Amino acid sequence: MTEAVSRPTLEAVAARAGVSRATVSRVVNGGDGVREPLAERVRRAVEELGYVPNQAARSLVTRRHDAVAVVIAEPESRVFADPFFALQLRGISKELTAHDNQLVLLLTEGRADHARVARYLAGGHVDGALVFSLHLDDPLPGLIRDAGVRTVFGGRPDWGEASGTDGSGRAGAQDRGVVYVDCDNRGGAHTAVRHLVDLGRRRVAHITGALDQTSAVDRLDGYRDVMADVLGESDPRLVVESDFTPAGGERAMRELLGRCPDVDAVFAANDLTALGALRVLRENGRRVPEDVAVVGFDDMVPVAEQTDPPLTTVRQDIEEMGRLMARLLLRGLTDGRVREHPPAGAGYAEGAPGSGVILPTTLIRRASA
Amino acid sequence: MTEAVSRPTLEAVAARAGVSRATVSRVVNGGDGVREPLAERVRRAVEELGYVPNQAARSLVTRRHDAVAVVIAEPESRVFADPFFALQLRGISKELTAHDNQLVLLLTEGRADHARVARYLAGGHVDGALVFSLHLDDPLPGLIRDAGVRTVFGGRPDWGEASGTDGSGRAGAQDRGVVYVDCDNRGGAHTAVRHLVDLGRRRVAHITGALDQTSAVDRLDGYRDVMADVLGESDPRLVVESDFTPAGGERAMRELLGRCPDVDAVFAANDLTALGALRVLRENGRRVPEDVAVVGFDDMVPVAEQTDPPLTTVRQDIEEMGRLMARLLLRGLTDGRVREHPPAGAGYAEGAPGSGVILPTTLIRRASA
DNA sequence: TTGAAAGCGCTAACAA
DNA sequence: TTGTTAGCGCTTTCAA
Repeated sequence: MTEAVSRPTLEAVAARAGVSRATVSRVVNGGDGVREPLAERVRRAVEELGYVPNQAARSLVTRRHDAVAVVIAEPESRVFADPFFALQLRGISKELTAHDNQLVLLLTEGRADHARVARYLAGGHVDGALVFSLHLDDPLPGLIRDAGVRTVFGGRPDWGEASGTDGSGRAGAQDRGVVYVDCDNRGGAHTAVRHLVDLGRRRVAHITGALDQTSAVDRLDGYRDVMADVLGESDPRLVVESDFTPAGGERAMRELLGRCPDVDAVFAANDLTALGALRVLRENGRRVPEDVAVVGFDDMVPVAEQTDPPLTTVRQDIEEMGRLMARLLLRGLTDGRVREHPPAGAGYAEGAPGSGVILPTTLIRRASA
Repeated sequence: MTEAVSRPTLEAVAARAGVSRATVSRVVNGGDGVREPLAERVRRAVEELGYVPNQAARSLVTRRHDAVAVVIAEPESRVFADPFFALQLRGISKELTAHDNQLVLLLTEGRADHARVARYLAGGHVDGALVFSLHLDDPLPGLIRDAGVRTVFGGRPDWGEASGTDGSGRAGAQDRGVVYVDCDNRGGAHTAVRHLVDLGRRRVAHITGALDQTSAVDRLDGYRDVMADVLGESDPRLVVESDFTPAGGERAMRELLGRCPDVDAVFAANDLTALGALRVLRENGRRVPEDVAVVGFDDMVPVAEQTDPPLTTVRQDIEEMGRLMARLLLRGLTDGRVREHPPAGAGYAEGAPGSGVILPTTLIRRASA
């Protein structure tokens, strides 16, 4: 068996360049304070030997890993049925790459995996974590905070402040130092429903998302805002609970047609739901948008553009959300004076303790409303 | 500013338990050869202190990382337009998790990222890599092999042996030691087309995928196999090149209807393509399956079940492919006598040098054919 | 500006 | 069975 060729070390480079290890280290890490001719000699040696620093050795002393964990709780396979996370991942990846950080992906399938993830994060393998907390009762966010890892959440966690206007939520000691990125679910819903109302529709229904997710709750709130505004009070039968899936959308639409045959518009919690609703409307001979106008949410382009008719929907920039999450985390990592185990209650970054960043949404008009 | 609380070390645990570091290390790593009462004392100390091993220190000496890179080249955004990779990632994640390995995700956007990825892999940060090589001219696979990292490919790389029956391909020194997992693209296509022929169709067209990917080429080959078999020679006008997207499917279908108005069946390279084709057929008043039967490939359930009519398609178990890739890599890692820089030409695992694992496909009959 | 030397926390010979 | 000891490859004072 051929001898395993071991990678060149700092030592080897130093020997080749005729300098000390310290000097090589300096050059490799930016090269400040090394005279040019020497630095050049070192660089050549690095090149010739194909030297790549051993990250483990480096981490051992610096306590940095240049790696960030992305935690995606995936109790339902729905998560992967739409390209939502893929897009977000792409945004995250771009940003991390630009800052020479690696992306460690932690997918969880259920409770059993929570402990594993918590242990991993507590183990100090990564400099921080980006966490998608999908469900209101998810214990993961809590576990992660206890692990003392710098974290940015994707989507408003349920123990964050209440969405939008009212500040009544059970916000307390809990949400200090919590950072999250979300789109303006409530505002987007508001725009969508407002659009339907402006079209002259008065029997505007809402098919909700899974109400154990803040995004669904916030969209419902946005719907209610407008209905209360415009019509004084909204008919509760116009709201049907669903789950963000096409099948759920179908079911809800059927129920809706049964309950309120006079419905003249539907705001669906997302595009997939709208897809199901459109199908049922067609089955029942309702024309879209003439008889019933439909608006979705997300602007999953491959879906929204392909429906019949093409879907009017609320666009959110998913990739940008990912990017932003990464940027916030990285910034926090750099700013932080104390890198690990931040003292309880320590703010995230000056000026933004416990803050959420909300990205805007835009209405994309196509043919369905 | 509160003092940063540093994590307890082996040393601390040893002190607390009143034993040596070596003993603690033994217990932490399986506990062989430590008498029970002592081991118990150590375990309690670990528990009390909340000790978690420092992976960097461990890697430094063991040269293992318990981490695997997943490289996804993503020159086109199409990659994320369907849930293909998400599913594969899930399978990979499950398998890695089961073996206590972490998943480091490397997404590449183009040439610029190749060097970065190659450097990372060569840097010995991970024990192995799972690589999705999408395009025939992709330099990445070559770079990765040069990096001397144990690798399993997802999808047959173009320098692997030719698919299926004929062995004429330009296989050479290149493909020694190459391991990949793929589904039986050629066989699946064969089944699909055979099914159409058995239905009595004779003017069976094929809308190809992007022909710079082996999967598209193999499916085309499968189509040709049957056509040659059944009809002696196939009409080349029945083959239209496309790109795996719905829009591409539409375009291709239009061209096809123009060229061969008598077409009575279509085998689309994937479900998304079939989706586009169905739409154009409907626009043109062709009934499916009465006038034109349609078969897809992939069985992306959310797509195939929602088409009108529901799509008959060739199913491949995408998640299982991911699982299998991970399993093969992990096995190779364990078997390998030489962990890093395997000598050039060294087989992967005994009995499977340069081998590909092909997963079976099944025809899922729905209404479209 | 450069080098010498002391670890970072852990594993793995080797001794006892 | 347990402990002692020598590094793994790197960064970082501290002296020169």
